[in-house]
Amino acid sequence: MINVKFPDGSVRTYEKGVTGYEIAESISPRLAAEVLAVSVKKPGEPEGSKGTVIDLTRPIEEDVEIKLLKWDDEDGKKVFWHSSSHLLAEALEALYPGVKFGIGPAVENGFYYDVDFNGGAISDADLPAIEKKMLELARSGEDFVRKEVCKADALKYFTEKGDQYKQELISELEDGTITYYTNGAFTDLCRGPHLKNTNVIKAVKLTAIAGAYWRGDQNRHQLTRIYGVTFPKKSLLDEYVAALEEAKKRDHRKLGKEMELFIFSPKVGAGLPLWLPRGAVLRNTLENFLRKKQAEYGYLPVVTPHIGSKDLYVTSGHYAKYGQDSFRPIRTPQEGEEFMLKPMNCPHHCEIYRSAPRSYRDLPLRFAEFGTVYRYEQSGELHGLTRVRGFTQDDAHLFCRPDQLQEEFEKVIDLILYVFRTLRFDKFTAQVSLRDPANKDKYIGSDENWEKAEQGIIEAAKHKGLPYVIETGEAAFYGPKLDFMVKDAIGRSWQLGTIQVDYNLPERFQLEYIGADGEKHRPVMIHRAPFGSLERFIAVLLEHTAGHLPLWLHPDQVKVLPVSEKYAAYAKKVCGLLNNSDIRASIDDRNETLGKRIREVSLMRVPVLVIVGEKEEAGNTVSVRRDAVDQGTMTVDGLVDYVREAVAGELGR
RNA sequence: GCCGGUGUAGCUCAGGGGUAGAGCGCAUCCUUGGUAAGGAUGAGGUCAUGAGUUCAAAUCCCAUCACCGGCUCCA
Repeated sequence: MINVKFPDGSVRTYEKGVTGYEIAESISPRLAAEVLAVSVKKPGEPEGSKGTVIDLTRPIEEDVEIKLLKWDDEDGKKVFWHSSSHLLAEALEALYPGVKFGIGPAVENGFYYDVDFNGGAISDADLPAIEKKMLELARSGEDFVRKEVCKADALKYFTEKGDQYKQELISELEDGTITYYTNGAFTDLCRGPHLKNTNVIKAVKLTAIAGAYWRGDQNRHQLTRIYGVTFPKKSLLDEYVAALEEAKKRDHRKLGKEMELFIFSPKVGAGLPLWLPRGAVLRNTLENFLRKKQAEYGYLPVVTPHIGSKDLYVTSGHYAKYGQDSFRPIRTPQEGEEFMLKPMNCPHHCEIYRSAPRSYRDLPLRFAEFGTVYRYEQSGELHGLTRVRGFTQDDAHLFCRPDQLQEEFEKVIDLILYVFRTLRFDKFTAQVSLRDPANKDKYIGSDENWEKAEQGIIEAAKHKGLPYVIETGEAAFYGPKLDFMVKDAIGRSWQLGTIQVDYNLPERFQLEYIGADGEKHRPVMIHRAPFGSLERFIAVLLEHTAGHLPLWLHPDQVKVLPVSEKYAAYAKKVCGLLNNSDIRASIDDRNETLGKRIREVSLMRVPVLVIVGEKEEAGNTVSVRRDAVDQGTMTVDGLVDYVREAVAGELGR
C-alpha cells in the first residue's frame, strides 16, 4: 500500500500501482469525468517544486503528493492542448496520407502542429474539413496509449514511414528515454503526458495557418504550421471567440484611427508612422512627463543628428553587425563620404562624452535624448506601432565609474518602475537577457566583461527585490539587458523598458576619465529607455487602457458642449479659462443635437465633458461629466481644481 | 525575407464576367436642442497597381505593392 497526499493535506491509502484516474474515481465520478492529468511529487523532491505531470493511466508506485489536474489548472490545459495537437495530426494523416510531422506542442492559447505536406499546401478553406475530422475522431473515444521503445526500433519505424523530421529528433535522444503515444491510427514520438481519451475534447477551432521553419532555422525547410484551440465544452469555445473579438476592439491600430492619433501612408513608406495632431500632443505629454522626472534624477539633455558618418558605426561595431540589414548608406555627391540614417543613439552620445576630459568627480554623467532612429526591419516584421522602421527612443546613456554601476543601475530600475506604476502597467515581466554561451561569436567583448555585466544586472535585480526570469541568447550583441516585457491585447509580449550594461562601447570609443589617483580609467556605460520607444509604448498603453487614457495624458482632456448655439459664447469663455490654466480643452458647437455630440465625445474617449446652457450661463457655472459619470455643477475655478486634483492623483503627487 | 489571408467611397463593410452598393462621415438647407445617433437634399469610386485571358474584367489568371495572422529577425 502507498500513501497519497492531496493538496488540502489529507492522506489516503491506495494499492501500489494505482493510477491517477483510479484515485479520481475513488473520490467521485464527477472528478473522474473532469480530471485530465495528475501532477505527482515524490517525498524527496524539494519544498516548493511543482512536481511532474503524468498520464492518468500511469501507475503510481510509491508515497506521493498529488494534484489532480482539471481544465482550470494551467498544466491541465497544457495536457489537453498537447493531446489535441496529436488529434490534429491523426486527422491530417487520415485526410492527407503521407504527410510528415515536425513538432506539435501546446502553447499559451492552444496548440499547433508543424507538418510537411510533401510540397503541397493547404489553405484556410481546408480547415473546416480538418476540424470536422478531429471532432469525429474525438467522439469515437480513442485512448492515448503510451509505449516505451528502444532507439533502434523508433528510428526504424520513422525511417519506414519516411518522416525525416522525427528521425532527426530521435537521433538526438538517449536510448531508453524514448516513448510513443498512440491515439487511434496515429503514433507519435512523444514524451507526453497525454489525456486518457480523446472523448473529452468537445470543441475544436483551427485558428491559423502559417509557415514555420524546421527547428526555427531560417536556412532549413519551411513547414506548414496549423494553429488550433480546443475545449472540453462548446460554450468555452464561444466564450473564447467572443473574448478574441473584444480584444480586437482594443487593437491600437484601430484605436489610433478612431481617436485620430496616427496613420500610415504607403506613399510615405511602410513602417513609418505619421502622427496626427492628437497623437503628437499625446507624445509630447509623455515626453514631458519623463523629461521632468529625468531632470530630478540628474539627467542632462543632449540632441544629436539623424544621420552619422559610417565610420561612427564601424567604430561602435554596429556596422559589422547590422550594416547589411540597414538602410543603405547615403553617399555625398562631391567627396563620396558615406553617412547612415541613425539606427541608434549610443555612438553619438559616446562622442559627446569624449568631447571633453572627464574627471571621476564628473561621473556619473547621464545624457538623455528623445532620439529618433531608423532601422530597416524586414517587411514581414512590421506591425502597427509596435514594430516600425522609424521610431523615437526615450534614450539615455549613463557613464559611470565601476563602483557606481550598481547604484546607477538600481536608480534606473526605480525610474522604470515609477513610469510603469504611473501608467498602471502592473502586469509586466522583468527579463534578464543574457548571451548565448554556445554562440559567443554573435557578441563582441571579452568574456570577463560579459561576466561582470551579467552578474551586475542579476545583483541589481536581486537587490531591488525585482522578480525576474532569465532568458539566454536574448542579450544585445554588446551587452546583457534587463528588459521589461508587457503583453498587448491579444497576449503577444513586447519589450518596453530596457536597461543594458555595456563595457564594450567605452572600450571601442576609448572613453576615459581621470581617477583620484591621477591615472586614466575606463567608465562603464548603461543604456536605458523606460518606454523603449514612444511608438511601442503608446501602442501597448492604448491596448491596456482600451483607449481610455488617463486624464493627464489624454490629448483632449475636456470637451465643452454648449446646449445650443445661444450658449456658444459662454462655452468659448469657459474653454478659454480652462486653456489659461493649461488644461487641454476644446469646444464642440457643431450644429448637431446635444445627444449626438455627447455620443461622439464619448466615442473619442474624452475624459471630461462639460455642458453649458441657460442654467450654467446664468449662474456662471458648468455641468461636469467624467467618464460618463455625472459630477454635478461647479464653477469654472472649481472645474480647474477638479482637473488639477484628478491629474495630481494619477501622477501620484 | 518566408508561409497563409485580405485589398470596393474619408471610415466600416456588402456585392460580383455585362451601366458601382449600404451605413457612418462630408457639404448645403431645415431644426436651436439638457446628458450616447433630429430631418431633407447633395457631392463623393481608375473596385490597390501593372500585365494577361475574354466580344466584355471590379469580378477569372499572373506579378507587384500595402495591410492582417504566424515564422525568422529585432542594435
